Amino acid sequence: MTSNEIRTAFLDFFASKEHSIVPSASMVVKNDPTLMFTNAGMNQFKEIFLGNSPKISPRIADTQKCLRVSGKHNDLEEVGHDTYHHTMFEMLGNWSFGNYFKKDAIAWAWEFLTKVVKLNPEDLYVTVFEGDEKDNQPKDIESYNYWKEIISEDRILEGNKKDNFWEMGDQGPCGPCSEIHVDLRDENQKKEISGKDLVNKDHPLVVEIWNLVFIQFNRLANGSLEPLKEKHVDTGMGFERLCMAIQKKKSNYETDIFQTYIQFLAKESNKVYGQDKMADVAMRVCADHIRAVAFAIADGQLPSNAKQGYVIRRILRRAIRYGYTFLEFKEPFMYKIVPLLVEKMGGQFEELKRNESLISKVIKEEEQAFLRTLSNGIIKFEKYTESLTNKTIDGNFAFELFDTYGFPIDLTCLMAKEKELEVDMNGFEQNLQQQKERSRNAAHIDTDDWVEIKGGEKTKFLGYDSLNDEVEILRYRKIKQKDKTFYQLVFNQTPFYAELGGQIGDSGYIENDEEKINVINTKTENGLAVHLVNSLPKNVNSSFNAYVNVERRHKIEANHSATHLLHYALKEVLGSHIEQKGSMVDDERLRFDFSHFAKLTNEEIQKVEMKVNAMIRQNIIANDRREVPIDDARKLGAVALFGEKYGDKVRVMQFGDSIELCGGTHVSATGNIGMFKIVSESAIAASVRRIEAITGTKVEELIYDYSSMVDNVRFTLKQANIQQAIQKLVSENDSLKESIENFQKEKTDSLFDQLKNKTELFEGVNYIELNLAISPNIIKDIAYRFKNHFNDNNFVFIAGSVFDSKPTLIIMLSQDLVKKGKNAGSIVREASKLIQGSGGGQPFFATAGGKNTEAIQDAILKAKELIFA
RNA sequence: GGGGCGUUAGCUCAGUUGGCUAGAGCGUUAGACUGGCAGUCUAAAGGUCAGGGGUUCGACUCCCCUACGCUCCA
Repeated sequence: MTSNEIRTAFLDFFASKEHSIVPSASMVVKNDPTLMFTNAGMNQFKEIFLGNSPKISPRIADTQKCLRVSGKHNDLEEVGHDTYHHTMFEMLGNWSFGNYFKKDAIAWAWEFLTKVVKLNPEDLYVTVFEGDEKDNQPKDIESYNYWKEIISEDRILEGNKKDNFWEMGDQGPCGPCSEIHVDLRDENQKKEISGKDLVNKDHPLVVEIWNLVFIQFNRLANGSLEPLKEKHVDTGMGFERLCMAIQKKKSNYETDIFQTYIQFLAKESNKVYGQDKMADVAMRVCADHIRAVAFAIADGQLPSNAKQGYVIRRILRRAIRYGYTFLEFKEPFMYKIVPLLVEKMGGQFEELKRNESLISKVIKEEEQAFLRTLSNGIIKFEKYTESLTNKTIDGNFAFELFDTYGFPIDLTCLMAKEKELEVDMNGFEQNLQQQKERSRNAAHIDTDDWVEIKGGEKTKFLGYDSLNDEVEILRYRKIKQKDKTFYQLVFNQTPFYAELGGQIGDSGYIENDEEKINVINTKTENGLAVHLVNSLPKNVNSSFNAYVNVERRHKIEANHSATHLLHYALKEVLGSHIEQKGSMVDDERLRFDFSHFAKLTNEEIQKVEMKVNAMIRQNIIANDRREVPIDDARKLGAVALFGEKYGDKVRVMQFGDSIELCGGTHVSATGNIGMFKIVSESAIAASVRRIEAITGTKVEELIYDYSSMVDNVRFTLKQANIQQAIQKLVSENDSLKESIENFQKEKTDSLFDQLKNKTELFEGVNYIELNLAISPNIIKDIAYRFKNHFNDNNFVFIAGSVFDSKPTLIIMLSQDLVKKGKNAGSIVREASKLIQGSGGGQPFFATAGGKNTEAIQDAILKAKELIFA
């Protein structure tokens, strides 16, 4: 079976067991601060397990794109070196939400593996939870008994809490799990050691392929377990491993999933897979990473220098580095794999196909940028090693190269080895640990348990229609970050919009007869609207009147609706290839990122603005439909965002021809937007542009700013045609500058000539003295002319000046006098005491400034005295 | 979110505890050599040292702020 056939077999099997088949959720997680990427099949159902979202269906099956590169599951540095770690992988899963439990989950798993894809039952082992004293949990005897009916008892192993008790995080839903392991070794190896003894021993060919999790508890912050009302099943089967088992391969990388790319890389690099250890590692790294990066970009995450974008950048760079070092690719190469990937996986994952050219462009651009970084790092390294006196590269330098210039540490080690040098890895690690410590301290958040006040039904959002309402607190908790303490409140219903889909959360206040509490912000956490307040109400059981900051909300709505009109106008003006890549609206402005291949011309920007403003003037009434079946919405031609999750029923927001799926709040008619103006247009990545714009009163302010500026300029210039007047002023200014320069030069020339004639011989030395209220710069100029005039020999120049009501003393001595031990610096310091000043410089030229303007002539004489002393 | 680094001539970059009236290479322009081109030599032009504020007799250099870019950590 090919990988594509295996995937289909899985989904068909569970469809036949009355499961709804759903598409994979986006790999890039939005709206969950605790998670950057989908790292397990259950992520998209987390809200259901927590009870914050309604069930879509009691039985579901899917294949989920996952990425494990940060946080709890960090396998990145392993990938490539062995034959089974991956960054991106597919997780096949079947789910029960309060429906079937252990019995069916176990039976179906067995049926699929042994009957459908026909794995040999003799190669399979299963594990069940052995219990845990600390948690006061007994052995999972239930699962054991179900397994006993299917396989012989000597194939049922018991596992500890680490292997057989699954937890989502420190807190939340959890429960025992039962795993199925497969032994893929050769027959004679199996005879030597029983597969039974290798389960959970990190053997690359005796591996877990399916984890059946039975969610029945909720873990509280104090560590205790609380039984759930409804029990769930959450299973996950690594698709790549399953393919390895079915295709009877010794490594995931030998399956058709990866071989396509590996063979391509082998051909491009003129190498053969399986002949050179490090070249093989590099090929596996690249074959793995191209999938992670391409899928992330398809899901709307571009490489960048922060957060998720930075993780993607790091993965791509890791691939480039391995290709650069071990496959000798000195030019961009990763982007060339994209067409193969699209051909292989574009059928199941349509988003790949749609974004193919964007993915290629972005990857190529990143490759070029990183190759530049590498060559800069190599130059730094070479310079450093040239001046190196011993055989060890300092840990601080290695860290600087890594931290500041992005030069990978293992590349530093490799290059050091070539020069027979060592790297002080301890020093490097120390620096790295220090930095991690700093970052952790800055990001540390303490979260208390939720305190339940009233029954936990979901918050009803009233904010589409109402901006103040009566609310009650369902639960609250305390949050500590650095020195700040604040509280999160969850209400039974709320007029506050919680930050979601690029629209910022509402602020406002709640009050009752006793007190008034400000709501600073409203955020969405795991599908829950949480209101941030600085202090807890005295009586959390009473009800409150909640008031949204109306003026602010209206500004946000104007910006959000304007974003829809902008999206529509861009498609009209530039073409249908425009696709939203990100959006942000708050009360100040709106930001819209979209795919487009070129910088917008001024004409295009103006056209877009005019289009939007025309729609505003038409005062189109908002058509707001809240419970539209998703299929109907698609028929309307509503613009949906890829990577966003949509339920069965969606909200459709329509302003004339602009139709979008959207949960945000909007103006009731476009006229409320007032006016629209683009304030910036820029590139944020290859083929992705960003527009920032303002609406309503912000545009008004801008117009007033501009017009008053123009008025002021006109008033100052006293001219009607200010453009002409400014042009004239600029050219006049240029010629004036020139004549001043000439004048100064002439003045300097004549002054120099005068002084030349006044040169006297004092004790056999050419002595020039000057006391004149001119700029120190001119004096400096003259000093240097004397230096040339006397060929830097046998002269002394002393000048005093009171310029800008500040006294300055300047001394220049010829080189021969300096050699005799005269020092202008120390002399000027001594002499400037008379003008209550200080100064210094070099032995041949020094300056000093002071306060006492009266004594400047005394200071000159003092300097003379000191020089000839 | 927290750090580090960078921004100097059209381009690539030097600039040493603050003080040689801001330098190099490439490129540009002009002249010379050569029958012409390539080339070589000579010379010149070209800088608000990212922007703003501060410290100082004096700031490319030190401090603060802002912008942009790079980079690491979370």
